Amino acid sequence: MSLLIAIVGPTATGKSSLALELCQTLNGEIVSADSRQVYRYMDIGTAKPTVEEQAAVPHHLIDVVNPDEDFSLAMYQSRALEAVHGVQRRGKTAFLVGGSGLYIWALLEGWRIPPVPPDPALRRELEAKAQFEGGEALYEKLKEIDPAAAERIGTKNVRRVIRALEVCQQGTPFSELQVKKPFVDSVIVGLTTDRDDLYKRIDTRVDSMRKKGLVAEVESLVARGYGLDLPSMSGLGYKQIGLYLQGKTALPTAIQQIKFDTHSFARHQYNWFRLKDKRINWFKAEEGTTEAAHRFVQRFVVN
RNA sequence: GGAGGGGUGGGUGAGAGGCUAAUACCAACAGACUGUAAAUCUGUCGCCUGAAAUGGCUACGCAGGUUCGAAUCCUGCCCCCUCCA
Repeated sequence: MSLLIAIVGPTATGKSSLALELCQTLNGEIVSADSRQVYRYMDIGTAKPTVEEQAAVPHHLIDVVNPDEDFSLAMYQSRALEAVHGVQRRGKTAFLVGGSGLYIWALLEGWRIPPVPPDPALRRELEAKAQFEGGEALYEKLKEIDPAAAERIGTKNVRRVIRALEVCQQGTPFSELQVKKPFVDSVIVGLTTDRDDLYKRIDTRVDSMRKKGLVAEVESLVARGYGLDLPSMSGLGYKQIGLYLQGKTALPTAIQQIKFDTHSFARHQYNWFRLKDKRINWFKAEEGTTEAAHRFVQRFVVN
């Protein structure tokens, strides 16, 4: 059986198109690792593969929930794992492709996510507490029951303090539940490019999203009743265009903001995918990369 | 030609004699991350040295001056903007 082939790296380096070509020649299917392409109707802003591309090669973990539904790392992990196993059972090669570092590593490293589902009532209560008494109040509470977790999270990160408290409520400290044990063997390919080039690629892509109708896409989401306060609408592009539609910014400002925020996102992605990480086999995103990557990947594929 | 306003670190823009290598925001750079993750949070950000504390150097258009001390006050020059002719 073929190894799971992961294709990672920052946005706009051509992961999807590389994956598409490799799948066609190596009899593969794509399991997306993109925290935004899971939402239906969010196509342009998430640079989702087109219907033609999805018809050419089977894609999984795309369009799995509506924009007003909850989605989470745990949901991603179990569904993606299921998809990978499904592809392999069919005797094909699974390609895990995407830029969401958390999702990628949770799958590749086999994180055993604490089986404590979100408790909305508790979260609301703690959020209110943080609002009135300040984040420190929650932090102190966490420090008492799980000092190790508190130490790592810090006073200010209310969202993560709340999740830690939520997990601790079940009895075992959060910090003791963070176990890694791989589910599948894998090979990781990374696509990278120079900072300047990366920013240029991003800017070009954002401009093309605008031309393809990003504004209309956000308008139609709002018209369907998906409010701008939904987590799904906090993604790059949607958030800024949302502000424009509310009259809070001009369109050119919003577009520029998307570019800047996407630069920042790409930088953030390098925190998950480090150039010095020995597990990742890096390729420069440029002419001829597909051939080189193909030659590399082929060794791990059994047909 | 006349009258006003203004030139501050990569950008916007505060500061109106010492507390200022200079608020804030943006950009940029680095980092954390186990059920919201394209989220949330942290650090750096004039130059040299250093792990850091420190130390040294150069800085608020340019050139002088006043002062123990100037981005801040004075003089001259250059440039920009607005209004009047």
